[in-house]
Amino acid sequence: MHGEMAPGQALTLRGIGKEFGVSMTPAREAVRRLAAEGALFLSTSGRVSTPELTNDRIEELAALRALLEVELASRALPRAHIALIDRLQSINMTVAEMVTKRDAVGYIRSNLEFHRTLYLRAQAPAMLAIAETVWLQLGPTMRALYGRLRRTEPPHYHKLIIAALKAGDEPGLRLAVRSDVTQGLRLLVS
Amino acid sequence: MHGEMAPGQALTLRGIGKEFGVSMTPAREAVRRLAAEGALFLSTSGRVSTPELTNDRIEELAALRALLEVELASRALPRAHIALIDRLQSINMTVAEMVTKRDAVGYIRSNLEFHRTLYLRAQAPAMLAIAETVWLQLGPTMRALYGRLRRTEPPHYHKLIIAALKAGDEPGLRLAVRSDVTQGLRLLVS
DNA sequence: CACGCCGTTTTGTGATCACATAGTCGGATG
DNA sequence: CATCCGACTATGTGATCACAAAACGGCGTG
Repeated sequence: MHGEMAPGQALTLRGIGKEFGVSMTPAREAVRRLAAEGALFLSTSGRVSTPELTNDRIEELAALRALLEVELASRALPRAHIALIDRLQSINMTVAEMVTKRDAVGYIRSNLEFHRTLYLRAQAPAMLAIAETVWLQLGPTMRALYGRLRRTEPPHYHKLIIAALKAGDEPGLRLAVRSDVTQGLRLLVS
Repeated sequence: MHGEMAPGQALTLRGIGKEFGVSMTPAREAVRRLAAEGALFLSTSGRVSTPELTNDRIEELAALRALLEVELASRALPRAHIALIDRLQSINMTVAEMVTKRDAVGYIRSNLEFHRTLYLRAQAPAMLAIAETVWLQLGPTMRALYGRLRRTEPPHYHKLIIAALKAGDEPGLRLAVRSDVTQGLRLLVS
């Protein structure tokens, strides 16, 4: 999810088991679960690797993010009090820090934490879970993107999101979230 | 997915294995995968059962269905030619037949086939996959609903969907799909 | 030098087992 | 008669193993 693995990276059950000090059995279960969520790709012969997404798939996942996260943000809006907004601003500082440090994994992690913190207020666990599986699918690919980007701007749309939350501006919030989610992934389609 | 199992029905790995003539290992993998998709519930002690959904969860899943399926239908619309519409009408006759036969499982199965046939045209596999995991989560609960219903009406909204497809009427299609998806599940919230 | 073939190694699959724990049923006690 | 306790059973977990198939590498051949 955080882009620690490159797209197409191969994994073996024995390797995973050794890495975490367990046998093949728990490694297999974890792999199957992640594959069920689309986070890992299982070849026809059972080989495991992170997925290499096509442009079509990336666009589709971006559309899904927009669809789900706009709804989540909208549901969170009436419950977003000042303590939450403060917390979002604090996380946003970490995001900006990661950008200046050119830390791709740290950037993705803190960026997703920003979104998750907001969406948790939506009281919609099933929806949030699905959004997270989408993040999971995009993880390796997002890393490949942000690693390529030379020029990295501070999280502009995050500020718009916070402003819309403060103002209780639902249309503005929806637009800001959609833009934030779509922006980065638009660059990804090469 | 088709409501063949009641909500809260318990399962055992050994029982599943025996039922399908395999050992515990493949049964475990299947269960873990379905649990990852939300189709099965794993208690803290690892016990397996179908989920018993709360009203809040049902409402959330209904909202998800509306969100996803409206989008899928909308994407399918420009590609919906006459052959597809014919096929939908044919499936719809099966749906009506199941209604008159009071066959809950057959109704759910053919109803979902109607939706899936339409959404396949959307060329959005990730979105369709997510919609299907939502169906999976609702399966046992839907059965409980349709089993309770005495008065069963023919699929009114399906006809609206077909009419909107024929007319190329996107707003009408979106409304019809949303209504169709929401209608049944509204009754479910007791 | 490139291509293909064959033997070796790696890897996933499914079965089985020992173990710990949770669930269950029965009996004893108040 | 209800409740609680204890033994027994059922169940999931993780490890290990044998096997088959796929991937890999080196060798020989054209």
